[in-house]
Amino acid sequence: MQQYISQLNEAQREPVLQKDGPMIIIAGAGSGKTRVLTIRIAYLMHQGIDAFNILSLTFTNKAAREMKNRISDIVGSSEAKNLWMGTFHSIFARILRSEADKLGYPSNFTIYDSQDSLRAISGIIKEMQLDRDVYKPKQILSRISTFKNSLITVKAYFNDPDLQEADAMSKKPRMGEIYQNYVDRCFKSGAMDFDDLLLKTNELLTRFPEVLAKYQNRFRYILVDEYQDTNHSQYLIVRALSDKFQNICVVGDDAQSIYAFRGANINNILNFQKDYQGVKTFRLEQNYRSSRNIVEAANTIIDKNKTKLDKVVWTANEFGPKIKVHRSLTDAEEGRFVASTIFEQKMQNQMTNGQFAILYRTNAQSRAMEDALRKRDIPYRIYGGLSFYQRKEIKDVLCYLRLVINPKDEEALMRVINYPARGIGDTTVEKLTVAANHYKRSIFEVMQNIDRIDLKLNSGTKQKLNDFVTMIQSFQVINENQDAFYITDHVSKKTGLVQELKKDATPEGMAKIQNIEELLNGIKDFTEGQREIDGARGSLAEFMEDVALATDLDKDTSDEDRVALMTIHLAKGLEFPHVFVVGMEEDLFPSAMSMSTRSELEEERRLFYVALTRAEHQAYLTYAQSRYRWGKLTDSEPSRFIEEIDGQFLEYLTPAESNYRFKPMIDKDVFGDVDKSKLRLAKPLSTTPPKYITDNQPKPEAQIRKLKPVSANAPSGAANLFDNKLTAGNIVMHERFGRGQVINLEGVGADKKAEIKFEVGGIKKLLLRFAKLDIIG
DNA sequence: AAAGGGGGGATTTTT
DNA sequence: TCCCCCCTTT
Repeated sequence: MQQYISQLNEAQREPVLQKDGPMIIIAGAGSGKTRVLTIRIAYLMHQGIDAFNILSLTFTNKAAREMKNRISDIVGSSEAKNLWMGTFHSIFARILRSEADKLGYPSNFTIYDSQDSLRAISGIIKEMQLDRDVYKPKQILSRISTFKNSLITVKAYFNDPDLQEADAMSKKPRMGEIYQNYVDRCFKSGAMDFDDLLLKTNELLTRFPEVLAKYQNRFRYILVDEYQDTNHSQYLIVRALSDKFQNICVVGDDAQSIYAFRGANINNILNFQKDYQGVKTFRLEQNYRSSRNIVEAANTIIDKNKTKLDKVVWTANEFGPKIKVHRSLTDAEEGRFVASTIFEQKMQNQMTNGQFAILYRTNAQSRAMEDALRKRDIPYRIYGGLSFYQRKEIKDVLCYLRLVINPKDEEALMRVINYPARGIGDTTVEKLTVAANHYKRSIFEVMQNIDRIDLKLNSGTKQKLNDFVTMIQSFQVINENQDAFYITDHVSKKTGLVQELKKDATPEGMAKIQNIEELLNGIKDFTEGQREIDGARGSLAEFMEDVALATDLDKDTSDEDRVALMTIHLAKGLEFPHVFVVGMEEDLFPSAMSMSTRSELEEERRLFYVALTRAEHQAYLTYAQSRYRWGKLTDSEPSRFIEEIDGQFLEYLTPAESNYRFKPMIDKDVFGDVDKSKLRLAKPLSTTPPKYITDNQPKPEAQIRKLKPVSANAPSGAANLFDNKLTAGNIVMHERFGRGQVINLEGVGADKKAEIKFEVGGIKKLLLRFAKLDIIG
């Protein structure tokens, strides 16, 4: 143990040795906070604290797992496995399962992910016959989420005239009813959404003092990582649990608080000293991760924020290269810059793919990057976005499994009751829903009793309903004795899901089947892993317990060498030698939706701080002057954040903007999705396309479009000569597409196009001014 | 009841 | 550009 402690610097050692009482560690980026937390926990155990008495809350499951592994290395795995370590959501889901009966929930309650919640809300709005344009499901859901995270129950809502008035003012007078219906519907389904996991924990601890006492006594030492991103609900749980022993250690960095949009309250960390008596404060300010240039540049950014704790991050590392700033004309070109830079760096400095990360503000930006990387044959992995477990085909399987565990789960039932199609249509489902509401039973219960209630269903439909019930029940029987892998494999076959997918022979369809195979492999791993755990048998219930809480970050098992692509939010806590922060543009980063208030802008700035401090050695900031946004080419200005960095830390790779300012030469409404970078550089009628285009080998179609005219009276070349000669029926030869026959001609003058059916590659429309065609017959 | 086509909306971030 | 929902047709 001593050797681990002696490896720490002074500032790190102090909080490790501070055993009791409330304490806060303000940890700058890259200051070794995970290390401090790990060693602190190990040291607590070394001093005789039972692992059962330590609760450690992290921000992601992955962080928990990694920390647990590191602790195992120090104290041995048999000791470490008893630690309570995980996210708020997963830890309290576990506690709620064992205490569920007190709240009237089954212990096998379902956890609704945001998709489920949204569908439930949409359904309610439809049932209430409200206007979906006024009551936008997404908005409603996020409002309900805000309520729950602030512990505003339905009852509290109706006791608060201000809230009701606010909703009435925004033309949503029935907000409260929707909230009520949503809560009822979840309860009836035996389901909790993400926010419920925290809200119900609070309810449990408040309403049942003996339960509170039990967990207070159990968790004598509590550690909370990323405390700056806790919300009010989480804050109250921590307060309640730590109240008796006051051995609470929170770790965080106010400069890295980036989740206010989902209710995180930065004041939790700013005010921690006031919440407990005799708080000891520790600061970790030495950065071990990044070069001096990056650390100091990041400091100049965060200095712009007013709301912050007193802290100066510094480093003893070497200066390193300056931050490189690159401007490009389009998002596609930005992608090419990133890809070719990675390519060159790998060549020149023997770097691996895994040493690069591409970070962006929005998931939609990944596409341009993916395209560019693919063309360079650089392997990559995208994190986040639509997670694996939310893909349609996976979700379908999971919903059948959810029904096996909890047949009251209405969202699951609605999703699969007629998929694959089995003749149970909207009308029937409608009748079932009405009956369920009438009898105050779940839809599944109504279906079980379908022969005893008169719903004016014809016998064929009744038979289909009975078949469905029988099928689910047969799964339940099998589930009693078999493990999660067996039942999942069985379900995916017996429900016809796999056969359904096999009908689709497209690459997308094949990918779906592969995804299901991947799911099965994952479950196989899980069941085998569970066998090693005491008392677990790898059952479906064990697997389903927290799939809703699993993210892609958690199933990152492959150790393949790939470039990482992810949002900045997802990158928090990670580090890479080379980091590209792309899309450094106004309205994108900072986001157009986060510039109305100072605090929103400050959060964006913290987000930028997080992005930059992920880099160990080299950071790149790139921006494009125009990019595709919702399908349209839009112009953009460089992000203010670039200017906010002291110029001494930057190296501009592209000439100053004023010399190069691109003036659109064409009306983009007329030419649609014209790629400006090509327009500027393309010599319209050169015999070969510009070199970089051939390098990248775009699809033929794409190239045609990219070579559209610079102006309506562009110089004409050989192709132009065909204007009048070419007629439908001609056999022509094209440089790239080969032999084909003209089917049709349309347009006049410069816009004249020929529709040509090529022997290879099908029918294409070519602008005659550009198409290099030889008439051969 | 099923399937396919048309129209409208979306993009800020996630446990 | 893509995805989802609704409406139409069969």
